[in-house]
Amino acid sequence: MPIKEAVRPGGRSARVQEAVHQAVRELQAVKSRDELTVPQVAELAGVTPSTIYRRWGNLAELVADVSVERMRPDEDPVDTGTLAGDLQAWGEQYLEEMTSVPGQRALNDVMASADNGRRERCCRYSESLMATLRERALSRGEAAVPPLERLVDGVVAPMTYRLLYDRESATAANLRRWIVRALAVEDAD
Amino acid sequence: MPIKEAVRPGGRSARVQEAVHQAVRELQAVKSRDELTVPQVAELAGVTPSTIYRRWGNLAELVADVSVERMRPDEDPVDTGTLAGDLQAWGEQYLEEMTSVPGQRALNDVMASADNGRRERCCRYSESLMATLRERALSRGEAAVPPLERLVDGVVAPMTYRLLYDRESATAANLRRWIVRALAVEDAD
DNA sequence: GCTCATAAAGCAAATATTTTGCGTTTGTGC
DNA sequence: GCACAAACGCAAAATATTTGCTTTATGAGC
Repeated sequence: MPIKEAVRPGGRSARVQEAVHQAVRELQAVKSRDELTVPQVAELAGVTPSTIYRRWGNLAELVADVSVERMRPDEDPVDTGTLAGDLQAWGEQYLEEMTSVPGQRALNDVMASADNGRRERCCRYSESLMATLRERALSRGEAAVPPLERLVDGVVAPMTYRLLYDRESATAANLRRWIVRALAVEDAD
Repeated sequence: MPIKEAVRPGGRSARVQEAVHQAVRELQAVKSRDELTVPQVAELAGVTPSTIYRRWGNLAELVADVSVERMRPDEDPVDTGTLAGDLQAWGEQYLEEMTSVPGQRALNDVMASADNGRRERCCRYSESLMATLRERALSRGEAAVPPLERLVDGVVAPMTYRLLYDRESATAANLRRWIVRALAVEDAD
């Protein structure tokens, strides 16, 4: 049984959704963001524009929807044997993904959505990933595993901040510093 | 000599820009984001829609432009006598501003801009503010003033992350923790 | 399996918007 | 002052969006 969305899992509805998403992905590969239009997507997907407008509201929400999908982690994070290593491995891959041209566009599209539920969903991906790595470290018996919150504030937040505002500094070297610092701090408050 | 933008500082151009910005602000106070339209703004500002389209491209860029202005710090940060105090005071005010309804909208509008120069400009405000507070602390002779980069990663980044993705946790209490941690860490890398 | 109720899609006309070409106004540099 | 070019106004044309109504297909109850 495939993973389903909340739109009447059944038949036509799901088919339309898939066709529209697919059409967006194909067009995005060829056209820049502001050449993309709803009527174009509709034609390629073989649906009427009004279908798209009624379901997604406008182009911004549609592309945001597609981009959130794109950002969902598809594979389990690699196990390097240490929390620091896992964080670095995941982070480097994430940075590479998000500094790429399509990655940057996906990020922009998600941020442009008026529905902040979408943005939240997207950041939950990173947070639950942190939780996974943390559990893994605990079950290995690693010492000094920081609380989840510290991983989020110490690693995910700076990374995200750089990706959004200043991607020149979204580098693997900086990532290493964030990790070291997050794992080094012993106590506070 | 007032601060000028890069649009032919002179007369008409500047007047039009001001009229349009003003019209956007007035309409935003009354209408929700997706009731706002370019023709409406144009009428209230007393200009033709084509003027707006040619100058800003579309509504998203226009409202982003207005919002960046709105986010420019207008007054000097208060001096509390310590770096920690200054950070807390500034941060609390910033959080309050940005969790308010108009603040959230401004944030969204800026993030929705396709021009990431705009986003960058907006984050430079915070960074240069950090630099100011840091200089102030140094000239007071405070011990253990962390490098600018650590203030950005340790305080601004988590705050921004929370504001964007999970504003429930954008609180003064968390802010305090970020500050304590940023100032406490002695070394890394 | 069959029927019914209903959510979602199609279609097309009505609106609203965005784009564009061209003439006019208005700062800016000489 | 004068000439040049940038920015604006206007209006027609091209697009995109909304909306009312019809048709189709799914899921529930029998």
